[in-house]
Amino acid sequence: MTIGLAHAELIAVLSAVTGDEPRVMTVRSGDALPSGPFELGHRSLQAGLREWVGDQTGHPLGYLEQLYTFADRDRTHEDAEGRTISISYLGLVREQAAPGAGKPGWHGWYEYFPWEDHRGGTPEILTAITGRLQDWVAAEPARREHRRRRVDFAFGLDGAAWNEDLGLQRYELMYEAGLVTEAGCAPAKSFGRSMFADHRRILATGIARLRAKIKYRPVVFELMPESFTLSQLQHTVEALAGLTLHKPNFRRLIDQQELIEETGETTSETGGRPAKLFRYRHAVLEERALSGSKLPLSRN
Amino acid sequence: MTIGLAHAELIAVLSAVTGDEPRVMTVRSGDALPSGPFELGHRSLQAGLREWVGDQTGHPLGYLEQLYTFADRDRTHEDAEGRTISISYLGLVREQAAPGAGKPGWHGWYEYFPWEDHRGGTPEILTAITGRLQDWVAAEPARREHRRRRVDFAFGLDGAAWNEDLGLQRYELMYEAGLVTEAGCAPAKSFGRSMFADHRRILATGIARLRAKIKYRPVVFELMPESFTLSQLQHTVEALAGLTLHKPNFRRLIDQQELIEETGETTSETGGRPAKLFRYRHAVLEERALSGSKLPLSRN
DNA sequence: GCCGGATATACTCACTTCGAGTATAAAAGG
DNA sequence: CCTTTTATACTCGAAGTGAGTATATCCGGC
Repeated sequence: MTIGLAHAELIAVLSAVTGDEPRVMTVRSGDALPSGPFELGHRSLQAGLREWVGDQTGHPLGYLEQLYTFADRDRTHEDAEGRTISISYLGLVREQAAPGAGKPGWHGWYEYFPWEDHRGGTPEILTAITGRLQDWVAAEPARREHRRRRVDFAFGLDGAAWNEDLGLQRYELMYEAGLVTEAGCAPAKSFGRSMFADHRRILATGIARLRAKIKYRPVVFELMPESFTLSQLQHTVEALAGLTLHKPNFRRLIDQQELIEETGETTSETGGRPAKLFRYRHAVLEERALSGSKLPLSRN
Repeated sequence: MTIGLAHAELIAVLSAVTGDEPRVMTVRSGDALPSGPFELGHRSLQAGLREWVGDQTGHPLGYLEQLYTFADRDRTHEDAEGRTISISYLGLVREQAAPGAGKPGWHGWYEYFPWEDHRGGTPEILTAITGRLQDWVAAEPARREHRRRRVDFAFGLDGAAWNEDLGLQRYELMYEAGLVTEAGCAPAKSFGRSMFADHRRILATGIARLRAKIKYRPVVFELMPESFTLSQLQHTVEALAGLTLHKPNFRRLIDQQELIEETGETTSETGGRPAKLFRYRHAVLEERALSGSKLPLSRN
């Protein structure tokens, strides 16, 4: 009897922000997320992943959070002994790691999701995507209304505002509509760089989770160097959210939370007036909820 | 080679609200959460759980969401073949199910977490708990500051406000401090009814997740009958949050969201002036995020 | 040495949200 | 008929939030 027996696999979405660009650690030249079997020797899932990441990259893993567990039958690596259960994690590292034993590479988020970066205004690729989605909406009269509402909501059409947190819903809609190669779409007609199996979907899950999390928990600081300027902090948040923020309001928000303190030093590497350097106040609790912490959006 | 091989188990936190009291489905006379092996024949994890719940209770499962996956070595059911991976789910059912094949029973949340119900004001048991926690804080001088901050934050002490979402953090602190029998505490000195293995921790995870979720997604309606009064809706939310809400503001909030519509009928079963009956507008998207949807709290 | 460009920092204002309080309407029961 | 009870409706002020404007300090060029 092999009832309930299965292979256990860990998949990691490891992110860093370098040069105002959010990146993810990949293997196979950017075609897959790093993954490995969950071995018996590990103390727990988290410990197993931390150990494994430490071997792959020299850098320690700061924040680590479980994302989701998949076990659909159509997943790969299935064999006679059972099926594979994949447990995915989101991890944040402070800077781009040097290539380790497994030669991991770092690739920008928006290679895989070019429609998610709205820092330079609405990306042109979105018009092509929403056009193709309109065809999909119209294709099946019975579900048309439902599909229309889902598309409008996820992509901020018909009066709805663009919501950066809905990256997963957007990818899933595009998958359903057959706009990505993972869904069998021809490469010429697809959008964004694809990945092995469902790895791009897992990456979308991680991005969406992180975008939601930075609004109510101080996880951004896991991606920042020891000391930083307020502009650097803002650019990091903007890179993650794929949006530009209103500078005075961003500073007011950071002030109110009392999450950072001045180091006393300044840097003039930024071009204009020297900027004060700040550091994260490690005294504040990790668990601390940020009250009223929506992102100070700007409409431009 | 058995690397990566493990037993897969599903654990469910199934909740309903009956008579203004939140309940959870249990087995073993309330000592454990329902669980079962993940069988090969299941299409996916969700499908496996839905099928299994359908067999146990006659009622269909409305909302279903993954909670967390555990695989710590100190978990039970370990044997030579591998270790157990437990995937926990949160499910909402519309009303208390009749006993099925497995004779499941329903027990009130606050049997297990009596300190979490603040509808009748701050429960007296909390003073005993925080007193014992102060001892634990003082016990180890080196970690005193850190522990003090964690306790103050989780339990709303020293100026901090009580936050109903922090139920899991509160239980984990009590576990660390040895105030629950699961941590080896003597029953006479422990708080709340205990459960098998780590099931009470999983229940705390489910409660915390649901309390957080009702603020930004319309999941409450999964627990309501087809038509209901505004007071019934409010009492259900209050039961889940363990808090009393400000009636006029609650109604204003519901109005703004446009989630419900009048059925045109009224009921006079409530005692005083007849109340209008409402129904949930199924037209609105499940995915719809409620903008600015904090709970209208009242201080009394 | 002065000036303009660039970046950093600081202040103000109007609109909305949200907690809280008060007032009116409609039933049941003595 | 009046009281009790519950439902429904309106008002007010403090705080939060989006948006715009003003001042400070450095660099480089002329």
